Amino acid sequence: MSSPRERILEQASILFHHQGYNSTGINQIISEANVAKASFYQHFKSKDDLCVEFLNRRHQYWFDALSDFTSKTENPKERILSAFDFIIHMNDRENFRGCSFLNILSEISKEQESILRVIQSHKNDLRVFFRQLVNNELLATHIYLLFESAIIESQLFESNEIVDKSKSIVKNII
Amino acid sequence: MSSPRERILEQASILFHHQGYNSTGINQIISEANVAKASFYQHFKSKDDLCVEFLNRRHQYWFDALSDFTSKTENPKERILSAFDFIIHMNDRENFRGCSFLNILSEISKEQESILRVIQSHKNDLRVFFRQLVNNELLATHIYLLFESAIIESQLFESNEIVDKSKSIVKNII
DNA sequence: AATTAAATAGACAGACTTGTCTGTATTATT
DNA sequence: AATAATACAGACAAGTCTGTCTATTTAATT
Repeated sequence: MSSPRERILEQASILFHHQGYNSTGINQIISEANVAKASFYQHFKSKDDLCVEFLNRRHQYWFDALSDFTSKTENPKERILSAFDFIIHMNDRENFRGCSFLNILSEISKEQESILRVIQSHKNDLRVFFRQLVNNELLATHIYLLFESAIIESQLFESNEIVDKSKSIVKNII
Repeated sequence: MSSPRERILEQASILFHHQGYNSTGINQIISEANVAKASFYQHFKSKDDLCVEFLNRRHQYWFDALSDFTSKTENPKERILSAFDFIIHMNDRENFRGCSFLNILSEISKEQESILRVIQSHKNDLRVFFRQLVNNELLATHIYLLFESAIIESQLFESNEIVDKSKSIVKNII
């Protein structure tokens, strides 16, 4: 069995992503991770601290998965379009739970700056991802915005229909 | 002074919008609305029930404000562009708190269906709003998606820069 | 084998949550 | 003026929350 710290992060990933941040308590996390509470506070100084760590991990995991998924083709335009297939892929895997970063954004207050910064930097990286594929500032932003709303709208309506629509819109503008 | 029910809804609007749904308790609402707890439960059978009522009100308020704001011009294309100015207007008024509907979407679970339905129907209406202005299904969706992400990204970065960018993107596609 | 480090269980504090309840006071209607 | 409806204050239940603490056990290192 993996280390307590690892088990905490694993369970937090599952629970934060499926139930939301505020609706998931430390007690549930440690109980399902089979870790004592004192051990939890040995590794994380607060719940917000765990949240930051979770988001950092999620960032790594998500970008690795995106890179993997989109690098099946060499053509930059094909890669952009496959990024939208990646949304569908993730929706299937995660039951339309949307973007962890945007979900948590809606839950935090202005005081939780350290969490906000991780979210901002994640989205910045996503924007850079598209910019590297189109080499045109405004077009990259355009695609980025459509990508973002494709995630959210598919979460809202629990359907990939809008992702396909976004994809064909993008096909027309690149 | 207005009725207890009215005062509850007023305070709930302010608090849900500024602190989020899960972070706002019944006790705070009734305390700031100067209403007894028994009175609260005479008008609303649960917190979720209040949430539905709040969203219905917000829907009305928000659409009235949008209609008002965009109807200063007759030209449909001008109206679409002014809808993006409306985002800036609301961001200024509400300190980049984003969309109440999408914020609450991130906070609820799959069980809270009545809340989800109100959110879905609000967004459907927004889509119809654009479709009435462009009379082209795919283009309307395109604008709708850019509008949605303009709200979210300006919330995330607490800046209207991305709204202006969205606006110029829309200018080029209509 | 002895020492140090890490993990355990779980009690506890203090504050919060939603929702129910009792009893009283105010207001509106007949 | 008497009745009925509404609102009031606030205790209470039963649970949640984060975070601290003690005391014990397991594991790793010297």
